[in-house]
Amino acid sequence: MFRTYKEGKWHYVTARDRIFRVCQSAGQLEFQGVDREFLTSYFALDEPYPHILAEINRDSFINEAIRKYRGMRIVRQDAWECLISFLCSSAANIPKIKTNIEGMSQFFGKEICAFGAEGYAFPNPGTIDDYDKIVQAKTGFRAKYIQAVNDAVDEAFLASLKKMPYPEAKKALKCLPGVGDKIADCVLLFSLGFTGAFPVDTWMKKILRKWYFNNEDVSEQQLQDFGMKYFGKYAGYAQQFLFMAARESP
DNA sequence: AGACAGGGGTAGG
DNA sequence: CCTACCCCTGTC
Repeated sequence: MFRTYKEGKWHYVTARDRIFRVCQSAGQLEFQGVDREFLTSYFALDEPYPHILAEINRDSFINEAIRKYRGMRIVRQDAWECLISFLCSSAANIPKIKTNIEGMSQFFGKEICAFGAEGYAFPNPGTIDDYDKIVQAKTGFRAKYIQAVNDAVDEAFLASLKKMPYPEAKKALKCLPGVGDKIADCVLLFSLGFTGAFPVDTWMKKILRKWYFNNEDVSEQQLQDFGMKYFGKYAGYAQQFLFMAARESP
C-alpha cells in the first residue's frame, strides 16, 4: 500500500518480495509479474462488489461518497508488511511511512527487480533485528515497537488470526506493543480480510461526528461501535468511502 | 529566519 | 482523561 508508484500507464507495486505492475483501461485490468490468482486476492476481486455497495449504502452521505469513488477497492496486503507499516503510521503521514518502510527494506531486505524496476523486498518476520538500523530508518519512537513486534511475531501467528472471529483476532493483535484499536483494525481490514473492521482515526472522527452525531462529543469507542453496527458486514468498505470523502472536504 | 504546533496513535501516568 | 513520544512539515 505504501510501496506503489505510477510511471507511464503502469502502476508499480512492491508487495513483500515481489514487484508487479497493473494498468486499467476500458474496464480491463492488465497485469505483469504476478498470476491472476494473486491479483484477485490482492485486490479482493473475489468480493461481490455491487452487493457490497448496496449493503453499505444506508443514507445520502455515504451514497454520495460511493458515487464519487465507485471502483475503490480494499487490498489484502501481506499481513506482516501491513502490520509494520501501520506501526509506523502513528502520528505520521504517508511520505514519512514510505520513508520508514523503504529504509527498513534497504537495511534488512534482499534486492529484487522486475521490468527494469529495482528495489528491496520487505524483510521477513524475525529479520528486522538491529535496533540501531530501525532507528536509522527514521522510525523515531516507533523503533522499540518494531523491534518488539519483530521478535514476537511469526507467519504462523499471522495465519492463525485469519481463522479467528473478529473480536479474538483484534484482541490478539492488541497484545502486541504499539498496536491499539486503530492499527489492529487496519491490519484486520487491509490484510486479513475482515471486511467488517471499521478503523477510526482522526479523519473518521471528524466526519462521523459531523454527519451522524450533529457534531456532539462522542467517544472513539462509540464511533467504532456505531460504524460496525450501522454499516454491517462490509463496514470496512463504508469506512474507506467515508475516509476518502473526509479527506477531500475541508 | 527561527520558533512552534500538530500529524492516518499508543502507552503510561 | 491527558501527555510524552521522534521527527518532519507547514505556519506565523
